[in-house]
Amino acid sequence: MPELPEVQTIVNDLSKKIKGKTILGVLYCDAPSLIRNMIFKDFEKQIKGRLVKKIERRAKNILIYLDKDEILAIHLKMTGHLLVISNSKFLISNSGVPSGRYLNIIKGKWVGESLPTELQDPKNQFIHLVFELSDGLIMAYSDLRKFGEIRIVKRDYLSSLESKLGPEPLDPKFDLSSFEAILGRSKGKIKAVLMDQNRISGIGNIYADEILFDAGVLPWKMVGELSRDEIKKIFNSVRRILKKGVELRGTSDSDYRDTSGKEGGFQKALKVYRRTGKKCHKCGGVIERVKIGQRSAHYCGECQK
DNA sequence: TGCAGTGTTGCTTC
DNA sequence: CGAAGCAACACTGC
Repeated sequence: MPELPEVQTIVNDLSKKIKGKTILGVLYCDAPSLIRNMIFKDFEKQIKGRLVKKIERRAKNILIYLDKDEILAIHLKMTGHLLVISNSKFLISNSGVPSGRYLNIIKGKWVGESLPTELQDPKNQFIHLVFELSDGLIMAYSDLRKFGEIRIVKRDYLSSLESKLGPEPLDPKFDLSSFEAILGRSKGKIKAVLMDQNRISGIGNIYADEILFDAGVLPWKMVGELSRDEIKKIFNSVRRILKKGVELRGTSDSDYRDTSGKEGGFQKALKVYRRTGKKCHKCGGVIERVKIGQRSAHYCGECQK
């Protein structure tokens, strides 16, 4: 899923919805192995009663700052997303016996009466962890493939993250010359470099393809072969496409949903990603697909050189 | 029916 | 050092 624009959308929404709330505890969990740095029992104990102070994004990580200088760090990997919904009309029960207006979870699926439309969306039916928050809210984690990673960490975790991550492409301090410097010490295919979190953070398969189409550069072009003009075009496209991704609230080509369970808008704006065999919107040619590394790369052979 | 393909990342191997 | 393969997991679509 979730690349920079999706994670940013989630973080923005969480800031509005859960900042200042208290995590009262865990209501449901059918995949305790999602908690990566302690056993689930300890996680349950430690998360109880914690205040949410602020929420930030670093690369594709969601950082929920708690009291006592600790952080609930969540990585959504391929198919994870967070849902924040009102608990005022629904009570959670995993007994499987609806009574009144209960919101039950059976094998990760919401069941019960009068489910809100968003929760009927099959992509929101992979619930593996549910928190009860203060002020009548619940926060649920949905993740079809269960690749996601959840931890309670101290500040030193951030510095170890930091040492593994390249700059934020939407940071105003990230300018053309810092991009040139990164490319200067990189080898290999431009698409692989754009997706390498050590060099630039936040770009994944969807946005890498869209950025390179926007810049008019073929994905397998070697970094050393790029002209100054091409580098400038790629730099501008990185910022333009990621900004547009955030504005449109991310890409729901597949599993991604926002914290209300709703789709983003960028899938309607995709020019090449997963459009193999379809017409290029720009030149009418056919979008093609090749493998770069282990991943699919989509491109237009006419518009990209 | 079966298998290739799917938005991520880190580890292993060559 | 870098590139490639693979594993974690579960579902969709050809």
